[in-house]
Amino acid sequence: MLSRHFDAAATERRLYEGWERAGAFACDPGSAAAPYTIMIPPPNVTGSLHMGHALTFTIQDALIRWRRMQGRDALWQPGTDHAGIATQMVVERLLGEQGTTRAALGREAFIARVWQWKADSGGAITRQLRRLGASLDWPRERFTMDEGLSAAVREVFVTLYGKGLIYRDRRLVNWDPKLQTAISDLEVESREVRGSLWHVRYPIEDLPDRFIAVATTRPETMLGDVAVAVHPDDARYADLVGRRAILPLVGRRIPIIADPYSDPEKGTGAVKITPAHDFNDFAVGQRHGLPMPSVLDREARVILAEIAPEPVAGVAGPDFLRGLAGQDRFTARKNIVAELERLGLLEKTEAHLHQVPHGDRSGVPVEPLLTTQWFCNAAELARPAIAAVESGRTVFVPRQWENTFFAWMRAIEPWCISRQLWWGHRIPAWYGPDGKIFVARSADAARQAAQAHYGRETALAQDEDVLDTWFSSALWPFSTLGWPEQTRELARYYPGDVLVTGFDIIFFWVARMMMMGLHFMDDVPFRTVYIHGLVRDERGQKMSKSKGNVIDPLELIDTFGADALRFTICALTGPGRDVKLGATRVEGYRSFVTKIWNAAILCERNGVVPAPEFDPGTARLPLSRWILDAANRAVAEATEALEAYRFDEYAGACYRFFWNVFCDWFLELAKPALAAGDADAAELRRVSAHVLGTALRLMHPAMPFVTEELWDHFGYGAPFSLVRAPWPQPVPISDSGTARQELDWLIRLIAEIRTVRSEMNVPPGTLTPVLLKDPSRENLARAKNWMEQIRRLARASEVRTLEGALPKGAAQAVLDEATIVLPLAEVIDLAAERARLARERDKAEQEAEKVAKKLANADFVQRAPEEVVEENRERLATARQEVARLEAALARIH
RNA sequence: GGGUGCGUAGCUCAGCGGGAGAGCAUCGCCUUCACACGGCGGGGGUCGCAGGUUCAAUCCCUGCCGCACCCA
Repeated sequence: MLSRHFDAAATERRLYEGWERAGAFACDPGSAAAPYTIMIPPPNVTGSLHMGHALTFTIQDALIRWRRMQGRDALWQPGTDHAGIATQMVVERLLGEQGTTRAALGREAFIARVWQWKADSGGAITRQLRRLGASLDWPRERFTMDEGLSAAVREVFVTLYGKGLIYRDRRLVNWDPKLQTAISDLEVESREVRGSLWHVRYPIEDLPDRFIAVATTRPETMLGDVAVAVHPDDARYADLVGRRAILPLVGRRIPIIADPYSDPEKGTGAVKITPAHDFNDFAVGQRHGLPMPSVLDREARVILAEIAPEPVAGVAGPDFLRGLAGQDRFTARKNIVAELERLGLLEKTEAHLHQVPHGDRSGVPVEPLLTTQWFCNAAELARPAIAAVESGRTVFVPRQWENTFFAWMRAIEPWCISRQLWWGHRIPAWYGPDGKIFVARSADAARQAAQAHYGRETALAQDEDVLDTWFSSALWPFSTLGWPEQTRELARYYPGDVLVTGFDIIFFWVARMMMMGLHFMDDVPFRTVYIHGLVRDERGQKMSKSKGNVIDPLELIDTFGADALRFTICALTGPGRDVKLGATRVEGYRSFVTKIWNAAILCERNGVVPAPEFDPGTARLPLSRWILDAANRAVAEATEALEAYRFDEYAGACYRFFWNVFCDWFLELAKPALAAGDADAAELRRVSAHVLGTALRLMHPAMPFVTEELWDHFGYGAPFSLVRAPWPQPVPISDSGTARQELDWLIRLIAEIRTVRSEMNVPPGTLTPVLLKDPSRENLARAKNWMEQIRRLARASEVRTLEGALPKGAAQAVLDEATIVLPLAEVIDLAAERARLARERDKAEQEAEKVAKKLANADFVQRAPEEVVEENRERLATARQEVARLEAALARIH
């Protein structure tokens, strides 16, 4: 016996353990079935499950479970990435609590400590994914720092270096002064900051009274100014171009140049050029062959080593400058502004709201810095990736994201892949005493290369830096399958079928995996990229800790069950839409889980048991054929929805079929027959079992737990077997059209009677005869056949034709050719009934008029397609008949 | 400034050339033997605004207004 309530928590734990123990999620590389692969975008090893994860992994799980049921050899590859910066920060924080530091520990001990941390508390998310019901192939779990994946990283690095696609260069990079490492463009986020725009006067050489005012938000960088730029067309400054300005505080003479980068509309129209500390200025500096002195160090403190002060009375003095050395950039800014003011060189200060690049991990402003780093020639690697999307080898869903992909890929900058961290893949480059670089797959190989080069054993020093985490993540679609070994998994599961991710990750994931996959596997890493929205709170706000509107998916699972959360996510996931999710939504869909459970209880109590030998095609009762046909359509709808990545429609199809068709009508209509226990009951039990089994399979991808629990309990299959039960297929049902017409009529009849009763305020306890005036023979026969159901569902005492005149005080409703008459002399309010019928008649009349007007238009009749015209003619006829019958009903009232 | 998406019932959204829909909320009735996490019924919308194309526009086109996000 099913218990009265579904115990989600206990069921989820038991079933998941059972599935995992049974290896239910395992792929089968030896199978003859067509493979279906989803590579998990590996979450950070430091991460814990948030709503965004819940969304993306619910979708992935729904897809993989569905395809697995379709008989595909499904691989959902699990794992995590090593999250260089994030993990190092976590462990450093722990070290801090223990009163020690990374530096005190030394590199080797620190890395050992990180591995220890991973063993103790890393990968919490993999446990949390299990709570969500995610059917990942756990024994195949990988980690980007695994030996195999690390070998892949070295192989890729060495190969690309050999082809010149990885190289060392001295360039301006985004430097995070807090974390003391370079970061990529994508790890930088703009934040709006309330700052100031300082207008500073630069005296002009040889023109004692002239100044050029530059506007800057970063006066501390002026020490490194090498020019002042004005727009070539800017008449205000035309006479100054070619002259030199005297850089305040420093005294250096710097040229005034014409460059279109300077925007005449902005600030003063003149900008200071500091190539070593600003990306735009860097480009200007390159165009004009300017020097590029750095004036900030790796901690963003002032350094003077690269500039040469030239004292100028009243403009630049050496003492002030000396005092700045070693000052933090913000302190230096304050002091510089004060000094400029003292010298009378500060023209004005404007409040200024502007976008300032910040490190996404550290939260501090990024400092563009000239350093030597390793770069990957992304532009070159991007070319085939762009072509693959252009030619449709990889398709984005929804399609419009391809534009985002193209825009970024076509303007891609060199990818800075080195990081000044300890945790990560150490760059496989070694340096000889003369700086000669040996890039090799191992220290041994490097040593041999050095020996060959120098002609003797030579000591080498390995590059201290590690690679960007995304460098290894980019290889995930093939490195997890054993590459560079040519494994059977690699041959079988690459390329993957679909990558599921949010649009915020198109550049991180999609772009880089496309580049690497195409280069090393000569094929795209996935054929489809499904881009979903972001999870927001109920009011549409982005969830964030600072706003305090973060919802914990694990709490939702605790409260409402994983099925409710998953179904909610599916139901709310339309194409290109963010998912606005709150606890009340999940609570609402939990009702659906409960409904399923209760319907199952009803089935069980009515002796519904699986009958595998039952052939639905042999069903004889109209009710059977009707529900089997409806199930067919639900199967088709749900399948089409999943094929189109329409999770909202998939959920909707399941919901409507199970609740509004199976529960509301089929089970209610079947009750009398089931209770009677005759031959009809026997058929309806088997049909119920068939349809329930179909529904459980259909809903399993969205709600794995409650469906598996019922599947097992009813004995549709062995325990834990729903995971691999075949996806339902429509079954041939003979003459389904007739059954559909009959049941549609019955449902409309019952609904009409209910409406009239409700509108006339007939107490539910009052049973009334249902009299049919002028029914067709067919409908009269139907009414007789369904007498018992009509009695129960429409509170009827009897159903028969109306002979003779209308009884006194009767309510009426029109149903096709017939008029339904409810004798209600005791309770009826004649005036109210008249008003009600008049309202109905007016409605029908309006409809008739609207259609008539359309048909009166000669253009319409002439130019619209024939079937549309015909449809409207029919509609008009129907409406007119209804008006006539309602008029007649009104006339009959007494 | 450039780009993308969105403005349809109180809320969240579907529909996207020919009869305005769903879920939730709301209102009324009902503790009827699976389920009150329930049943039955009802009300509620000049489909952002203004033009245009068309026999026909919520749907296509243009402009405007408003909102969101991405990039600079």
